[in-house]
Amino acid sequence: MTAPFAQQEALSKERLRLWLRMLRVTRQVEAALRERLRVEYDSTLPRFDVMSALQRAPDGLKMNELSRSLRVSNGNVTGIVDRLVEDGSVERIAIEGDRRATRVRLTPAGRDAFTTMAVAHEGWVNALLDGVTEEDAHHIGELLHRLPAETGERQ
Amino acid sequence: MTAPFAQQEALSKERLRLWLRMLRVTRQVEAALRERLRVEYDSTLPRFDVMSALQRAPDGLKMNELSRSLRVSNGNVTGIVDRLVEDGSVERIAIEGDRRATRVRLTPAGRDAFTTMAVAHEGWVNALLDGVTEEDAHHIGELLHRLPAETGERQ
DNA sequence: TCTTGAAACTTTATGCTTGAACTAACTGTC
DNA sequence: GACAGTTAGTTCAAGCATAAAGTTTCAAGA
Repeated sequence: MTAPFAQQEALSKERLRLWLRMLRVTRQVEAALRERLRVEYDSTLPRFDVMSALQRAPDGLKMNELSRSLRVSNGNVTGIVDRLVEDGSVERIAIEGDRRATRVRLTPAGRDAFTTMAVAHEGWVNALLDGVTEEDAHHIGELLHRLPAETGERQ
Repeated sequence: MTAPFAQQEALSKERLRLWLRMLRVTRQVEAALRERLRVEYDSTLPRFDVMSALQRAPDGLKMNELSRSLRVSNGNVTGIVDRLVEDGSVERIAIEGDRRATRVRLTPAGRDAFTTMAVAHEGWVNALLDGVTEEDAHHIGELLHRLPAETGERQ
């Protein structure tokens, strides 16, 4: 038995409101983080994300794996990695047996830089989410975990 | 009395986890919405946002007000409005008494287009947030409302 | 071996986004 | 009226993001 129309309407509106609010908050937090990364480490969120993914893979990742794990397009990762290579945080390593692919790995300098940034990053997030208790975090985390619906590819 | 160190550490990690999850979900939902707008209406999320803001202001908004209400940079709005003007959804109107400023307003065509898209948009969000009950929405909405901390400029 | 198709990347065109520099116009105050 | 400072907007350079097209390499079957 489905809910009455009026009730579905109300739920739909409520979800829209929630979505807009989520969007506002994430954008605000993202903006704050981006600003800090820029000012304090002359870096960016996408660079940070790439380095973060690489840090968890001591042997590096293929471009492929990188873009899939970050859920961004292939071409996008090419550019970000280019810039990371340029400033020495990351290196491209040939894969023997497959000349199409390359492995991307943090350099020691890149690893150091990331470690520093990661500590700061956690502190910023912790401060920005000041109003969130451990219970809140758990509860919302649970809900978010099963969202969004129907997009498949849950990870 | 402050909480013990270990407990604060745990809370910090939990908040970081929550943030990463929020980021993942919003990006996923955003990507889905962007894709739909592109395929079905040959439009984009930023254009939609601008039109949405304008729709609530029958007399239009100054570029200034627009960028403040969307929380994006001035220069950014210039470009988006340029493109909206190009395809006839929006018009720039001189303000008498101040030749620096212009008022931006939806054209009738733009208003129609937006109405159509807005209905579809609500439907998409409703479907994407399928797992969210009205209580969930309320609860999370409440929490999000007081986030993020310390950034001032609440809305 | 040849060739067909897939896979791994890069390139390109377009658009969004920011911060910073710039132009033009307005608002005092002397 | 001149001018200093502010306000409104645009322009610019750089980077991020996507989709689509292109290149090189690999794998497998005829």
